[in-house]
Amino acid sequence: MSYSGHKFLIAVDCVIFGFDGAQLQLLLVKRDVEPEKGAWSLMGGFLKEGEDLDTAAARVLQSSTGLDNIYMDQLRVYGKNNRDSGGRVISSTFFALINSKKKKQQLSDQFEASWFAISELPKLIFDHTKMVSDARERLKEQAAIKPIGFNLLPKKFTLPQLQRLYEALFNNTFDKRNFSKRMLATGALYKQEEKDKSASKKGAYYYKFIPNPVIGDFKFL
Amino acid sequence: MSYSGHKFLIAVDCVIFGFDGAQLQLLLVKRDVEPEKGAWSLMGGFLKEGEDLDTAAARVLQSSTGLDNIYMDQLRVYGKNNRDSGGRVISSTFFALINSKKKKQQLSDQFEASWFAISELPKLIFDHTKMVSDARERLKEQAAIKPIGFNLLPKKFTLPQLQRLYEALFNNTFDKRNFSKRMLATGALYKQEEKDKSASKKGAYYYKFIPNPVIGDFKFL
DNA sequence: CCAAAAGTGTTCATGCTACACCCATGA
DNA sequence: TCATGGGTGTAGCATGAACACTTTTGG
Repeated sequence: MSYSGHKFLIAVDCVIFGFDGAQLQLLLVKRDVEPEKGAWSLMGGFLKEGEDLDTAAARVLQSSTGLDNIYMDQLRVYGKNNRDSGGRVISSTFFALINSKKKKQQLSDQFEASWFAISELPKLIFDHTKMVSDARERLKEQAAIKPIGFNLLPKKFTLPQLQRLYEALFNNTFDKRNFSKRMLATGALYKQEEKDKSASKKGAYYYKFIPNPVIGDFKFL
Repeated sequence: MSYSGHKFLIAVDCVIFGFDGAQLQLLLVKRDVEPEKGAWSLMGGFLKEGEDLDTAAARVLQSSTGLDNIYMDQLRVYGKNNRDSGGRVISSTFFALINSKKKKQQLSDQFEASWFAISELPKLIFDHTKMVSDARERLKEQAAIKPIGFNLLPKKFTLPQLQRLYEALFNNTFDKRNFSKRMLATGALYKQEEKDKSASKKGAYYYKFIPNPVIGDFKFL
C-alpha cells in the first residue's frame, strides 16, 4: 500500500422494493447489533477486505433473503460524519425491485426479514428513511424512461400485472389502453402465445422483456 | 466505536467540467504521487477523519483550483477491488460544471491544473476515463430536465451563451428560436434590463436563474 | 451604411389524453 | 348465462420541429 490516510468502515445497505401483484413493498430486517438493536432497518453489512462493492451488495442481499442473481443499481453514498450513532460509517447504497410473492415464506422463516407496505413503513434507523425515499425517486425516474421489472416480475408476466406495478409505484391509476400502447411502443416487450388464466376466465397474454432492448437515446431538442 | 470490520481509504475525486463560452472542457491535474506519478488525473484527495463527504469534495476542489462555493453533485462510487494499482481505495466521485474562463490564469499558475477540451483528453489514470464519461452522461440527463448552469456561467448570462453551452454539451446545434422558447418555458430564468454588448453591436439581454424554480414534477402518463 | 449578432411567430407533424365497447371463459 | 377481467381504436389537444425576416448599432 503506497498511500496513507485515515481509513473508514464501509457499509453496504440495500433498498429492496418488492411487488406482490398489488402493493409496492419494502424489505426490512430487525437490526441485531447496538446501537438501535431491535429497530427496523435496511439490510446491510460491511464491505470486506478484497471484496468488490457490488459483490458485497449481492452478498448482503443473499445472506438476508436467500435471493440470488438480482441485479442491483447503485443509489448513492451517504457520508455525513454523524449519520450512524454507532461510529463513523460511510454507507454505499444499492437498490432493486423484485417479486415479493415468490419467496414469502422463505424470508420470514429463515431470516428476520419482512415485507412492509410502502405506505406503512415503521420508523427506520439513522438516515435509512431518507435512503428509501431517494431510492423510490430513482426507481420512478427509471420507470419513466424504460419498462422496469427485469428482476421483479416472473420472467414472463402480463400487461395487467405490469400496470399494477406502475400504479403502485406512482401511486396513481392509468388508462389501460394508453398504458399498453406506451409499453409496447418502447419495443422492449414481446408477446408470448401463452396466456395467464389465473386472474381471469379469458386469460391475459404473457409478455417477456427483450434482453437488451435498444431504447431510443434521450435527446435534447 | 461499536463496530468492527475492515477499514478502507476513501478517495474523493472531482469531475469538473468547464465552459469558456465555446468549448466544453475538463479540469485535470498532474498526479504527484506514485503510482502513475506525472500522469493526468481527476483532482482528488482522501477523506479525513471526522469530515463529511461533501465537505471533502469541496476541500479537494478548493485546494486544487482556488474555487470556492461550487455546488457539486454526487456521481457514484467506484469500488472495484483492483481499481487503483496503488492499493485498495474506494472512490466517491462528485461533479460540477463551472465557468472556465474566469479563473484561467489562477489555475495554471498556482496549481498544476489545466483545462482540456473534452474531445481531446489525454490518457487518464485508473478508471478516471470511465468516471468522466459517466459524469458527462449525468450532466446531459440533468440538462435535459432543467436548465443547468447555476455554477457555470456568470451569475447573469445571455441566451446565446447558454445555447453555446448546450450545444457543446450535446455536441449538436439547435435552432435558436426553439431553444429560447424551451428555456423560457421552464420558468427558471428571468430577464434583466441590462444587455451584454461584448459579443454584438445590438447586445443580448442578460438573464438570471431563479434561485429555486418550481420545475414541473415529471410524471408518467 | 452595412456587417454581425439578437430577437421573434407560424405551420405542420407527432405524440399524449380521454374515452366505451366487445370478447372469452369458468362457474 | 352472466360476471369478471382482457383486449382494442379514434378524435381532440398539446407539445416539439422546421423554418426566415426584421432590429439594433458600432465601426
